[in-house]
Amino acid sequence: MILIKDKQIDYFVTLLHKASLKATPTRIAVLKVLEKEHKPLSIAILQKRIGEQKIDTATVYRMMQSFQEKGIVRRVDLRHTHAHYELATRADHHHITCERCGKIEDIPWCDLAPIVKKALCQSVTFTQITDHTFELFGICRSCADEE
Amino acid sequence: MILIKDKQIDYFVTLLHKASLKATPTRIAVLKVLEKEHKPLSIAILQKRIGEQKIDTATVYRMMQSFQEKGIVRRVDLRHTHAHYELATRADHHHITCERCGKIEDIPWCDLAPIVKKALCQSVTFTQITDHTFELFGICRSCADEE
DNA sequence: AAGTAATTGCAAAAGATTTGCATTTAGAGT
DNA sequence: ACTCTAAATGCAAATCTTTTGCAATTACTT
Ligand SMILES: [Mn+2]
Ligand SMILES: [Mn+2]
Ligand SMILES: [Zn+2]
Ligand SMILES: [Zn+2]
Repeated sequence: MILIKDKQIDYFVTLLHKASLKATPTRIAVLKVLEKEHKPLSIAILQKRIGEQKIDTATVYRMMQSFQEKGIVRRVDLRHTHAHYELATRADHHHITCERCGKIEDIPWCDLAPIVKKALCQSVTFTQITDHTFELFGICRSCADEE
Repeated sequence: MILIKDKQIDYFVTLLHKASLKATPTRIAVLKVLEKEHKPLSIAILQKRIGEQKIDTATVYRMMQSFQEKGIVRRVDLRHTHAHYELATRADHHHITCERCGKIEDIPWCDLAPIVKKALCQSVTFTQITDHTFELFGICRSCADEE
């Protein structure tokens, strides 16, 4: 039997090890989904997308927790009543979400550095800024056409 | 007995009527708290701050819902497991939140218009952008000193 | 002053997240 | 390859957050 190496899996294993996390099948499966879907996913959707090897909800929550601490995922708030997560391995980027249908489009860049810097300079209380969120909301073409 | 008119209450009554909402004591009380605290509040805190005339949780949720639709409040996501709300009567502005202690500082301006415009221009799917969120996270001075 | 739709409170349901504990397992060390 | 251990998982229960149905109340129109 020939063992075929999977480039993607190798990458994830390394990613996890660098973060001093064990490379479990569960984690690899979750990372695959996040990579493939390429947009912020809720815990529930994440779980559904994995299919086969059912993963317990508590496990997914704990995973997102530790992934977040290690900088592997990023939490995204889309004004739903639950959090969404996406891979943080991609460069800093943002999204536009449709207020009607929930469609998400990528904004593949981030021009916020100067603004973040300005905010930090003016701040009395803060000595460092570690992170930022920036989300746009609007109406997508197909929802606009419906009216 | 002399009736003394309260400027602030008058203002809130007008605000509500303009939005075709009834000016109830409950709503006035909530608006007063939001005005006074001057920062994004969770439903639970909002309820506590009102003190005296206990307001039911469902009522507060429904209120935030309609206030949001009418543009009276704005929802703010601070990566807690619940939403925060603040008055939308203030000009567009943003916040820095301490990741350790949760302290919130105001950024009393918004320079994002050009970036929002650029995003809309480049977008394939969206014809209009109605709203945006921008939140900074960092470590505040006192939390930094503790280490 | 009366009439009505909007608002509220209460109780229950639904949804989201966290926790405790027993069991399993990845990976370090041999 | 085998052993050992801390880390990770599943399951059940607890907790926290948000929504809903319904009956009673109330702000405002006429
Ligand atoms: Mn969602
Ligand atoms: Mn909070
Ligand atoms: Zn950015
Ligand atoms: Zn802004």
